[in-house]
Amino acid sequence: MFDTLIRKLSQAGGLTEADHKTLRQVSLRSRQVPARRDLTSEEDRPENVHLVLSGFVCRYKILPKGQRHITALMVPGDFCDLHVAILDEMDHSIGTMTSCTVVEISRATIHDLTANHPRIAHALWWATLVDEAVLREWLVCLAGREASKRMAHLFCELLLRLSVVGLVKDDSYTVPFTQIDLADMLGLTPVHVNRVVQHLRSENLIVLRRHHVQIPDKARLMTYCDFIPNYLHRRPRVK
Amino acid sequence: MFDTLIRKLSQAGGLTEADHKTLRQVSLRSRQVPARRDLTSEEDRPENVHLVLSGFVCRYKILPKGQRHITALMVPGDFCDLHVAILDEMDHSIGTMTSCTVVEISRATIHDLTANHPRIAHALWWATLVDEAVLREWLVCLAGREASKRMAHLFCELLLRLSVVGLVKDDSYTVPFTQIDLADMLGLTPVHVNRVVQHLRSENLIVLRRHHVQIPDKARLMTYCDFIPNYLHRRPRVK
DNA sequence: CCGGTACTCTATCCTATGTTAGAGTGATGG
DNA sequence: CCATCACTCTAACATAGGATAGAGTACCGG
Repeated sequence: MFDTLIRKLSQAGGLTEADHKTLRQVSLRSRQVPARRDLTSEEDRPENVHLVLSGFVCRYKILPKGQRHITALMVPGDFCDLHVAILDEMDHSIGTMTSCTVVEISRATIHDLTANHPRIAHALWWATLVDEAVLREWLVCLAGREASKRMAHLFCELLLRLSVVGLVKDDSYTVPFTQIDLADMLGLTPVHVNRVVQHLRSENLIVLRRHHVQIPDKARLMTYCDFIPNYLHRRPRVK
Repeated sequence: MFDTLIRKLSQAGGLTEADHKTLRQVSLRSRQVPARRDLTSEEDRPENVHLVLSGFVCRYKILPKGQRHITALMVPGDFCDLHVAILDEMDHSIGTMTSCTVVEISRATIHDLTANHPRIAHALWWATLVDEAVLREWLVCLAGREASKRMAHLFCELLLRLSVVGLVKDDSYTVPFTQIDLADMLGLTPVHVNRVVQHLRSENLIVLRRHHVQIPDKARLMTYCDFIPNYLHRRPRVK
């Protein structure tokens, strides 16, 4: 499944066969990382960029009071920290949520890719911008939607993002989150997350049990939370 | 003051004299835009990227219920929408808050810059990543801080960002926001924004009157809202 | 100088979400 | 098989912030 990366970057359009080869080259050396471990932490100056091949990774910040906030989720095919190649210092940490397979790519390699492979450079650029678009949507969600729609929105987003990499079957998929993780993503307390989960269950909008998400009626769920997928910038399948 | 751009991009490090020349070339044709006008709107496929030379611009989304949320603020020296050069479709709008001077740069020019001027490409890359870092901080703020700290944090951020482009004098600066704008940025109601403004005033943390912000004690304000400026990725002045 | 418009401010009441605390439940390892 | 641990769920109470509605104030154009 090393082609996860290629499948993803192809969405940016216009990669050649040669580019594919280069990317395969780059993602040869993968490595297993256990769950709940930091890949890089704040104020590090790490030397490698990470790419997720399997598992879930999150980007988070710890506030002074010790409160953790998760600002992004990385699923297979996503880069964790392209920043590292450009900015000097991390302003947040990145940790695995599950046991993961990741590829480590050195800054040097990224610089080489961007300097000598214009199509790949473009695709990487594209990937960052999509990440930013997602971040923006999360911001809007937090600012303007009530808790239960926020959660519904998150599960809609994951449905689409995971299906791109083949991790959705029959509108259901597996996530590693505890309710505490959800709280840290949605800016809620665990207690309230629980209330919301109950509520969505009772409305039969989402069935969440033991790390497994089942969506009985996709369309209804999307309507419920005004989910508009344009921000994910998915491309039409073919092409 | 066309050098605003150069001053800003220089922070990414390593621009040569030739790069400066190229940038000056690019930002020659500027244009005046009145206040409260969209530069690009959602679902457009605009042909130009905008760079702010003077004035305030914001990036915003309108939720289905008509509620506006501002996800970013662009001040002189900032790009509004580098996305446009890469992504196909806007997922949000960009509008002026004041009358502004902007430079329009075509997609083609951006592509040329990134293909043929590696240091500039790097600097543009850098600028986007800083924007993303700011967005992330806004997210954390919304999720984890109470209203008054959120507002304090915003004014701390502006203090630093505006001082980079020489718009701060004696810890005070001018912003064009109404309390309604603030509400749209902070995810609050205008009524509550007013309460918070009163409160910060009464604590002598921020004096906000008629679009003018005065910060009596910078250090105290930063402590108050746990402001940690690392996310702005400012570089040491010289170099 | 007047009227309109847009913004600020106040007051009252209401609700979503936070807080604390503790009781269920299910997996895991020795 | 038991003890432990981590997670889920409940309940009672507290509060930050929302909603509505209207009065005060400043600015702007004619």
